[in-house]
Amino acid sequence: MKSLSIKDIATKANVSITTVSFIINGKAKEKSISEAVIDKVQKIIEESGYKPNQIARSLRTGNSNIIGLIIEDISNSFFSRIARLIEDKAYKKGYKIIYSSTENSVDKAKELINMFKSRKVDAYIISPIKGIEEDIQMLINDGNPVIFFDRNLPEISTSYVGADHFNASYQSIESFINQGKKNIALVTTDINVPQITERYDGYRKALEDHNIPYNDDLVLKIHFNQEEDETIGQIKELFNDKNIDAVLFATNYLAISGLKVLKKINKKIGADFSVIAYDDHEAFELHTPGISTVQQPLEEIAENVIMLILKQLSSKTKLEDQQIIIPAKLIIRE
Amino acid sequence: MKSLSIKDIATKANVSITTVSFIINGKAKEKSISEAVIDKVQKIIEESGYKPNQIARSLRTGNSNIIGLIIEDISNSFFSRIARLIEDKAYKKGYKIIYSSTENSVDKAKELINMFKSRKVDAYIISPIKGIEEDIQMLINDGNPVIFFDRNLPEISTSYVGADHFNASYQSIESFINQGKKNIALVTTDINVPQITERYDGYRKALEDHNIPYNDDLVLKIHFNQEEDETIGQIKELFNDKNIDAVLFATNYLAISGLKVLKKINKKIGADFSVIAYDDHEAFELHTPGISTVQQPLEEIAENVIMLILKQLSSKTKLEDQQIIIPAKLIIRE
DNA sequence: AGTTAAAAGTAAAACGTTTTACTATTTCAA
DNA sequence: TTGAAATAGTAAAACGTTTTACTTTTAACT
Repeated sequence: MKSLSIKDIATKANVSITTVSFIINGKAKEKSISEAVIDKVQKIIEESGYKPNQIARSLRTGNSNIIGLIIEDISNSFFSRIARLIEDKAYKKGYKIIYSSTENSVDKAKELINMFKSRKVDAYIISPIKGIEEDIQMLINDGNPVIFFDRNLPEISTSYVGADHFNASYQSIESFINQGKKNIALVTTDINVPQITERYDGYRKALEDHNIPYNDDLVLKIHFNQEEDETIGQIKELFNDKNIDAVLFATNYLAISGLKVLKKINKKIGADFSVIAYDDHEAFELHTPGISTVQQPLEEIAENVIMLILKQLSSKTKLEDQQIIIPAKLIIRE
Repeated sequence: MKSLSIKDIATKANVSITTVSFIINGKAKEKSISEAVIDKVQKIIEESGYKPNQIARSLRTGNSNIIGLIIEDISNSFFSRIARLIEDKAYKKGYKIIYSSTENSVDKAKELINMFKSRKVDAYIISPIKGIEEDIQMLINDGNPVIFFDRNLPEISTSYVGADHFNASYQSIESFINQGKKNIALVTTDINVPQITERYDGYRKALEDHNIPYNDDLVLKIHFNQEEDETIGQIKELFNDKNIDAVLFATNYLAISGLKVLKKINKKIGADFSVIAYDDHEAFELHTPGISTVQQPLEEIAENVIMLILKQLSSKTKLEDQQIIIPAKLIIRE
C-alpha cells in the first residue's frame, strides 16, 4: 500500500498542492488562505492520517531536524545515560537524535561522520577521538554546528562542554593525602585526549603540592581497546607487586575491572586501602563498602550541550565558541 | 560551502549524470561504460571527496538502508548492550541503526513510529509496549518488516525473538526450593506484557509443582513508571514485614533497588536469605556476595534479530513469521 | 466608474538522485 | 555490403516536498 502524498490530499480537497503545503506548515494565514479551506484540508489530513514525507522535505529544505550524536560506546553507562538526557531534551524542542558508537575506531568514526553528513543532520554532538580532526574541521568549514562534549580536541576550535577533570582528579588525590595515604596509584588509559590527560595532570599536581614524590611505577596506563582479561591481569600485577595504599581509577570501566581484581585476590577496601572511581556507576553505590566516586554532572552537561546547539541552530550567524567547564563532585562513600 | 552533487562530477568528467550514477552504483559494466570513463570518473570522485546525497537517493529509491530500533530506555544496561550488539551486526551488513527510547510512554512510542515511518526506515526492530498495537499493525499492513524482541504483543502476528522467561523463572524458583526455601517472594512490575507475566507464571508453577502454597502477599508488583524512592519504600516494607527467605527480582533495575534496601536495613544475603536477579548487571558480579542472576542470551538475541531482518529485507516476498525462544541461563554466584 | 489594494489561491521550478527508454556508433557474420 | 547485435552513452521523468512569482477575484476608496 503506497503511502499518501501531498498530491493525494490536494486532489481530495480539490485545491492545489501549494495550498496544502502552506496549511501543513502553518503559513496559511500569512499566505491568505481562507478559514474554510484550512478547515477542510485539515480535516482531510486528520482523517487520512497523512504524514509528510520527511525525506522529500529534507531534500527540498536542506535540513532534517535531526541531530547526530557520536559517542564512544552506547553500552557504557556514562554515555547511555547522557545520551538519554540529550535525547530527552532535544525531543522537547522538536529535534530527534540519532546516535552511533565509534568503538574508539577512527575508521568507524569517519564513516559515521560521512553517514551523518550524507543524511544532512542539522548538527553534530561529538565525543571525539584523536585522528578525526580533519573530518571534523571539514564539517565546521562547511558551516555545520559541531559541539564536543566529555572530550575535546585542542587542535579544533569549537564549543565544548565537559567536567573539570583536572580539579576533580586533584581533589580526589588530595582527599587520599588527607587520610594519610602516601602510595597512591592511578589506573588510567592511554587514550591521548585532554579529558584523560587532565586527570593525570591533576594526580601529579596534587602529589607535588603535598611534597609526595611522583613514582611512575604507580601509574598504570591501560591500552584503550584491549580485552578485559588483560586489563584485569595488569591491575592484579600492580596491586600485588607494588606497595599501594590508595588508588584512583580514571574511568568507571577501569574501576569495575579493578574491583573484580580486589575480589579475586581477596583484598579488602578499608582503612589501609582506599579507592576512588571516576564516573559513577550503580555498582559503586551497591558495593560493600560503597565506592567513592567522582560524579560527573551529567544533567548539566546534557543541558548545556543542547542549549548551545539550539542557540546555534536558531541563529543565522556563526556564534562564538564557548568552553563550558562544569565542576565534578567527589562523593565519599563508606 | 555547498557540497558537491553528482552534477558537478558529471561536468568535471565531461560525461552525463547518468554515467556517473551508473559508476557509483557499480552498474557501469552491465551498462557498458568503458574502462577509461570509469577510471576517469572514479578518480574525480576520489579526489573531490564527493559523497552521494542519501536523502535524494532515499527519495528516489524509497529505501534508506536504515533500520529503526525502538526500545524502552537506552540508559538501561540490558537495552544499551543489546543495542550495541545489534548496531554492530547491522553495520557489518551495510545497515545503519537509529534508535530511540519510548520511556514506556505510548504517545512517545507512536511518535517514534511516525518519525521512523516518515523517514522511510527499511525495517523496524521493536521492544513493544501495550497500546501501540494499531500503529504496528499498520506498519505491517504497509509491508514493512517488523520484528519484536524481548517483549511480544500477542495480538500482533509478526516475528519475535526472546528468552524463555517462563522456564528461566521456573528454574530460579526451583533452585530456591532445592535449597530448602519455603517463603519465596517475587518482586516484579505491573507492565502487562507476556515477557513479564511469563516470569510470574513460572514462579507460580514452580511453587505449585513443589506443593508450596502460593501467597499473594509475597508478590510485589511495582508500578512501572514510578520514582525509585517509592520502589525502595515498597520493597523495604516487603522485606521488613513478611517472613521471607528468598526473593526473585523480575528485572535488573528492581534488583538494584532491592539491593539498596538490603544495604539500608542491613540485611545480609546468605544461608537464610537468597536472591536471584533477572537480567545480569555488572553490579551483581561485583557484589559481595555475588548475586545469582538469570542471564539473557544477549548475543543470540541480537544475532537472531538481525538474521531475521536481513533475511526479510533481501526477500521479495513476505516470509513466514518466526518465534525464536532462546533459553536463558541461570548463573549461580556465591 | 475607474483605480488600487487586499484576499485567495495556483503553476512551476528546484532539491539530487535513479532508472527507463532511447540514440549513435562500431563490430561482425553471412 | 547489408543488417543485426553489441558497445557506449545520454535525455528526461520521477520521487514528494517547499517556495517564488504569478493570476484572478473581491473589496474599498475616490
